[in-house]
Amino acid sequence: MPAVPATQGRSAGNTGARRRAGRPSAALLDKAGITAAALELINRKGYDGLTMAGLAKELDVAPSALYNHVAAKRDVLLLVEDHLTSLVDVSDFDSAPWEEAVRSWAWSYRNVFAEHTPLIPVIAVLPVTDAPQTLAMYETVSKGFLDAGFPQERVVSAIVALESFIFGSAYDVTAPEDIFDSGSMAGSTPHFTAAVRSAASRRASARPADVAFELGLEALISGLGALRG
Amino acid sequence: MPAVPATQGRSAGNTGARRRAGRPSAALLDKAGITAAALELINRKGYDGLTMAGLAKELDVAPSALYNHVAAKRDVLLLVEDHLTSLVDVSDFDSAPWEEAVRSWAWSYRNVFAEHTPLIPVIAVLPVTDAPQTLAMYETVSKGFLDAGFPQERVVSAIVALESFIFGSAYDVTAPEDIFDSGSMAGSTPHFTAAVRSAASRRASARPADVAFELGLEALISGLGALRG
DNA sequence: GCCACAAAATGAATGGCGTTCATTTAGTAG
DNA sequence: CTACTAAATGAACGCCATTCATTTTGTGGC
Repeated sequence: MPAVPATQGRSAGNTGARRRAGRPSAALLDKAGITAAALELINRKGYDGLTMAGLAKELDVAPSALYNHVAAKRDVLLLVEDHLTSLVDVSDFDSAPWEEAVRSWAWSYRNVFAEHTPLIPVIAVLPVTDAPQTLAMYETVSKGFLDAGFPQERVVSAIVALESFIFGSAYDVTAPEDIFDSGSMAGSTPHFTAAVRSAASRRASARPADVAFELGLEALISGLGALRG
Repeated sequence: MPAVPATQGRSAGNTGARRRAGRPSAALLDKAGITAAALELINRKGYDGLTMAGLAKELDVAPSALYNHVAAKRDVLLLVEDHLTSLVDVSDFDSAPWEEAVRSWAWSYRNVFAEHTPLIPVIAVLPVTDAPQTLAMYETVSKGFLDAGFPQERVVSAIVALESFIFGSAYDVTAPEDIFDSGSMAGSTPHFTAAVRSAASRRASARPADVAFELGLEALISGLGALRG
């Protein structure tokens, strides 16, 4: 990781003068810089705004220069994913009881990726070899499960089940509020419509996605906890 | 739904003669035909192969003709989504006990969308008004929960929690077998690596994704079942 | 029965996207 | 010094979703 400023581009003292072709004395790009610029771009313009051309402009570089460091756009998403995973809070696995540790890990994990749902299809198919931070998270969580008395051969399945719930719930956070408005069809769906209405009346403070997440998470924690020896 | 053959295109007696411009006597396109052709294309070439141009060719029509029936490609995905939802098995909600009904519904739901994960981001944000079959599924499931004694204001949250788990698990089905191979990093992740290995040794018959799904689903069923009055 | 208008098709055009490739320049190993 | 590799530019490619002008056909109101 060379000492390259994390955020480059027009903000850094950038004269309008074009760089001439050819390898520069000091490298302009590296993976850390690309990751930081991608995150900056995502925060400012969302995932639709994350284009290779846009990323190149952010880094004040020609688009094709990026391909000296990543093989494809997917690799950029992978860099971002791995960085975000390092933000997930696993600290309670060292100090707190298993239930508590799973709870804070799961909430943190969901909250991080709720803002980055376009990464979920990438994560789900991503070999952990390619993502060191992600692998580190799995190691910490696995150790927490083993220490809590889980049989070794069930640990991975239990984590995968929790992760599946977390990813699905991250999508749920992004859903519009009126997603369950049955509109003109309300007459033909009386039970569902009534259920939606009665749920709405008690949710003055909490977001519906949070209520559902808590409900499912607690069910999973108590159900999976029964596996411990 | 006019009596248009569900699968059109080159298969139907199609002379190479170009159609001349202008509105034809009988409409060539309708939503049912577009849906069927999209599904055919997806089955043959996957979601990457589902392009507006490809869909038009499948229907033996110019690409721009599609825009007389859908406003954007997203609408095509929506048509496909709603059709697939009608394939989900909700029949046990009429006849079987709640646990059994949820079990068969969830497995069916996951299996249908495991083959169609690119639709999941669409579903998650989709207002139910735009998808009548999806709404019908919610009605049946809601009624099943109410009949089983769930308090009305908890029904939607419970369904959302299950759905989140189902969607996440659908992604998991598509993951490569060696996704958890820690490779050269195995030395620094002993607990995780051991857990992966011991899980692998017992999975001769069942797919890992199925084991995790069953584990999580049973935990959710017993955890959520406790809410019943 | 005409006439205006809506509906459904074609075909050409557009702008943006990820990616590739030839080329140039700079550092480095033998 | 001399290959070779690494890292940049800039031009080009092919694909994609979408739009628009145009043509033709059906239809509802006078």
